[in-house]
Parts: sequence; C-alpha cells; structure tokens
Amino acid sequence: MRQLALAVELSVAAIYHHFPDKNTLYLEAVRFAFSDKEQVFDQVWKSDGSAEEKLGRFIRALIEVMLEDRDFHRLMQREILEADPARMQLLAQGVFNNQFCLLMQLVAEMAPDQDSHLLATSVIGLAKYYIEYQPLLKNFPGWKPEHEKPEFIAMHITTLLLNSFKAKAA
Amino acid sequence: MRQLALAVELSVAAIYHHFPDKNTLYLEAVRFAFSDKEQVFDQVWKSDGSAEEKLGRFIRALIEVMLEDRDFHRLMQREILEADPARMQLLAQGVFNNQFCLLMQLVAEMAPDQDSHLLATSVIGLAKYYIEYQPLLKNFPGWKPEHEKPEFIAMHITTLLLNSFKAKAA
DNA sequence: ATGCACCTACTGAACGTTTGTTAGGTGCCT
DNA sequence: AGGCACCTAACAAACGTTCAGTAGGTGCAT
Repeated sequence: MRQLALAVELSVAAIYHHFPDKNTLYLEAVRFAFSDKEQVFDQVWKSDGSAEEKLGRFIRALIEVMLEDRDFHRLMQREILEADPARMQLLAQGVFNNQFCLLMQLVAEMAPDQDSHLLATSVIGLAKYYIEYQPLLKNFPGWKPEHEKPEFIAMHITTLLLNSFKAKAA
Repeated sequence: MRQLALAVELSVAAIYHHFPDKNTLYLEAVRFAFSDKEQVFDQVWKSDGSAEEKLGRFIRALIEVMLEDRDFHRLMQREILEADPARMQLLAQGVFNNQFCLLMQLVAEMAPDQDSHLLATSVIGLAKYYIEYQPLLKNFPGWKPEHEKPEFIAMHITTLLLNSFKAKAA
C-alpha cells in the first residue's frame, strides 16, 4: 500500500478514502486491467481471409498482447495461481468467454471431427507457455535470440497446428 | 518461518540452525521437491519402444506428476511468476536441464528438420496449460469431465504433436 | 569413575522492519 | 456550516533474523 501510495503520489490514508481495503482495491484493478484488452482481438475476427490466415493472426495478436503488457500478463498469472473458483468464473464469463468461443468456432471449421474445446485450449496454451517460461527457457541449450520475437513464435505455433490439422484430414 | 516451525514441530531458531536463511531453505526445498520427481521420467527414458511411444509416455508422466502433486506444481508456477533471473538459471541448470535435453533429443529424432528447442517447449507448454488453467477452462462451453483425466489430455496432446510431425515429413 | 572441554540440536525472547489499517486533524469548495 | 479529499502519525500484527543459553552426547586426561 505504501509503495502504491508513492506511485500515485498520495498518502496511504488517501487510498483508503477511496477503497475500503486492499483486497477490493486489487479486485477492481484486475477488472480494470482486463476491460480494454478485448478490442485487440475483435479486429482479428472482423478481418477477412481463410480460417488458416485468421488463426495465424489470432495467435500473433495473442502473443503481442502478452508481450506488450507484461504487467497485465503477470496479473493474469497471479490470478490463475490463486485459482479462487468464484473469481475464475467471473474472469471466464465476464472477460474471456467471448474470445474463447470465437476461437472454438474457428478451429471447429478447420478440424470438424475433433474436440474444439481441447483444440482452442491447445492454441492458447502453446502461446502462453512461450511467453511465461521465457526466463526459464533462455537457460536451456539450443535457445536462440529469435525465440523471443513474436512473429517467430507465432509462426512456429501456427505451422505446428496447421500441420496437425492437415495430417488429421488425410 | 513461524508457520513452518509449527508444522515441523520445532522452534524457528532450530530451523536457522540447519539453514542459513529463508531463501536457501526455500531453494533446497524446491530442489528436494523435484529430486524425487525426476525418477518418474527416468523410467520413461529407460523404457524401450519407438520414439512415438516414448513421447506418449513422457507426456503422460508429465501430466500425472503435475496432477498428483499440486503443491509442487503451484510452487513451480510461483517460481516462474517471480522470474528472478538468477533463480531461473539455478532452476534450469540444477533441476530441469537434464529432462529438457532428453526431450529435445527425442523430438529431434522425430522431426530432425525442425527447431528442437521450440518443439520441446511446445510439448511441455501444451501439457502445463491444461493443468494450470483447468479452473478457468471448466467455465467455458464445451468443457467435459473427461478433460480432467490425465490419459485423455495426454492422448490429445500426443496425437496433435505426432500429426504435426507426420505432416511436416510429407 | 570423575571432571573437564567440546560438540550438536534445540529453545525462549527479543531485535528491527514491514505489513494492512485507522484515528484525528487540516484545508478547500459549495 | 458541512462535506469532501487529503494529510501525519500512530496502531497491532507479522515478518526474517539473531542472540544467549541449555540439555545431552562424545572423547580424554586424571
């Protein structure tokens, strides 16, 4: 609270004048941080092109959002670590549900015979892991500087998924 | 430290008799927590069969370890969230390096023309995401109870990856 | 066998700092 | 005058850490 007060150039007591306690302040901060992220993805869905191209663009957008706003991403990680069921439901329904459903529709289009919930999860999981674990991955042999570049990661994930779809269809 | 002392039925000072400070105690705890996990994977590498079979077994083991010992998994998540560079290096080199290299070798065998660091990362990323985000994923439409079963998740990830390898080779 | 020196494992009580939170007061706008 | 936004200063609790001291065991000279 003291650090926060310093950052906003107020006294600690002034913060307590606006928020009842630390926890509700935190919750409101989380909600606020999430509120403006959705628009980035809407552009992807509005764009035209094949399903394959859309998937590529979505993955690219996902990675860029996470890399651009690291504080937001860390907040997200922390929330998941906490994993409070009530808060998970709030996050899912209030924030991510729309995007997840659109992604499910997209992968269902490309691989109609597969479980689209699982596939959508795979898409997000692949992208998220590259970002979250970058500090660790750096330390393993075989790491290259380009593994940090959004377009490189996006490319790898996209081709991996498209290849998988292709093989399944055959 | 006081909570820990209570848990092990010792005084706080007694703990400081065995460990110089909290940080090194924590680090040794992390190392210890992983030390017995490593054997699980060693069995996979010692087993015989095709590379495909081994990959399937590795993924299955990965998921089972993470699901079985949730405290350990949360510990890991916390470490990654913190992302202290010095500690990341210690974790990588002291704990995970061996397993990661073996996995890289395996995927290199199956897809020699691709970046094995990226592929190994994908394997772990897919598995980890399903576990970490289960509390969130439950809340999306299309979720089924079997999405929680290790063998089901392992199967999905394994076929996804093998399909991708197949397509690339063709 | 006894006394002494020395060790390890442990304790209770305190150190100084940081934590979330609040009581009481000041200045400003309406 | 009264309400609003804000302050200083303090509160109790929790934090990591340390310090002086003790119980019990081992080895050794007497």
